[in-house]
Amino acid sequence: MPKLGMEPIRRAALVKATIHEIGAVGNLDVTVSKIAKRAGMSSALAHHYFGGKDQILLAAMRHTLAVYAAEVRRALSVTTDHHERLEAIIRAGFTSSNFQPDVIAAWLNFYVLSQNSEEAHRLLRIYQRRLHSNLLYNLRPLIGSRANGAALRIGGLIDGLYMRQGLARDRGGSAATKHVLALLRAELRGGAQ
Amino acid sequence: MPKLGMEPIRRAALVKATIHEIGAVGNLDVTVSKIAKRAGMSSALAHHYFGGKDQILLAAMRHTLAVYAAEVRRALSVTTDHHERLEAIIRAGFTSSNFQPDVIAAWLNFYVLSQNSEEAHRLLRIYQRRLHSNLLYNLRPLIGSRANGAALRIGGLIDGLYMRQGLARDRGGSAATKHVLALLRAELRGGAQ
DNA sequence: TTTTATTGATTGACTAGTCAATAAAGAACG
DNA sequence: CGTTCTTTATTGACTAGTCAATCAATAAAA
Repeated sequence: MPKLGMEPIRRAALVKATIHEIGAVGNLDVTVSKIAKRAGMSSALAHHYFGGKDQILLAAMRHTLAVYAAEVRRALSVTTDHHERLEAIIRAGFTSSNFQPDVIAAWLNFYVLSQNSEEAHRLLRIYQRRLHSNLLYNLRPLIGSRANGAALRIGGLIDGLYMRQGLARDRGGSAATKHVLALLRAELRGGAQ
Repeated sequence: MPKLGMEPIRRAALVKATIHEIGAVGNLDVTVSKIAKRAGMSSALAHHYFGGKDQILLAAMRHTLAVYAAEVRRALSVTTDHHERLEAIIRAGFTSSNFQPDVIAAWLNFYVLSQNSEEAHRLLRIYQRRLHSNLLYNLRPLIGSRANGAALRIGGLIDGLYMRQGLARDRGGSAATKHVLALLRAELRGGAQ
């Protein structure tokens, strides 16, 4: 009973199921069949809409990045000065939508995927560049020429603590935010050089 | 023509080949056959010595961690005070033996493996705990109660920058050391509260 | 003759991707 | 309005390929 206009619904369901499946399995050896079953359809339909497994994974990655980007925009929208903006950027990475075990596991696996897939590599670079330039833009007025190094360190610490959270199976989370904010304070005080 | 005492030689060759193969393939979907071929033997022999693919991967992981641990020990052995020790620990992670593309790719994949394998998880925790306690032990005399947070941030930044290097395909490397040392300076100056 | 080293061949399981077939929703048409 | 045609949705069954693991067989050392 073909209800028309199913494509966007199916695609969204598959993307969501993919992230859950990666979280459940722990790596990218997820099967199209399992993803499709989790999304309530046959594997043939998944192939029909996405063409292949690679494209399903990339769609899941794009979605994850988009969720993160939206979170950052939302956090930035209520800020008024550079300092607030910096805190908002830092906090955005550790919100509940980005900090669930499934999502963290997916991120980690996207890093691995980027070693094989040119497109995944490109997407990850976009994320990193955007994070860097967001930080840089708001640090520059505060600490001038030291901004670039500071942005690199803050971005690196965000990634590092985020990844560590993927390893730690416990639920307790937001200590990470605290530590990146502490680094921000140190940088603003003239930490490096 | 069975020359006796081949076991340790074969095992070492397989471990080395595994790391190269992970670097070449980019993920843990390396096949036992390919690893064995790279190490100059049949896949049956690899199974004979290791029992299964999982154990080959774990052996490669143990080896990678052991190389890192040895590097740290070596660097620490020529230090005289806490500050030198801290610098040595930071530098050890970014030496050439740890900073080759194959090895970085392997580390990244071991993080993923640790989501499936209890043993991989255990090994990674040992690495992190040792890094943390090494840093903590040498920070405490210098900054007292702030040492724990500082150690977490420095460790997190090491991991973050190391992982980022896995993504960046260019060869240029040791900027990472510089940035972690800059964070160390900031922490010693009283960066975080 | 027992132990160690070694491999070619095979098995058994799994999986990405294809395809033909089914069915309903709308469009075109007289 | 009813009929035919096209498009969209959907799946079970199948293909072709891969790979981990096993095993029986070979051979040299002890």
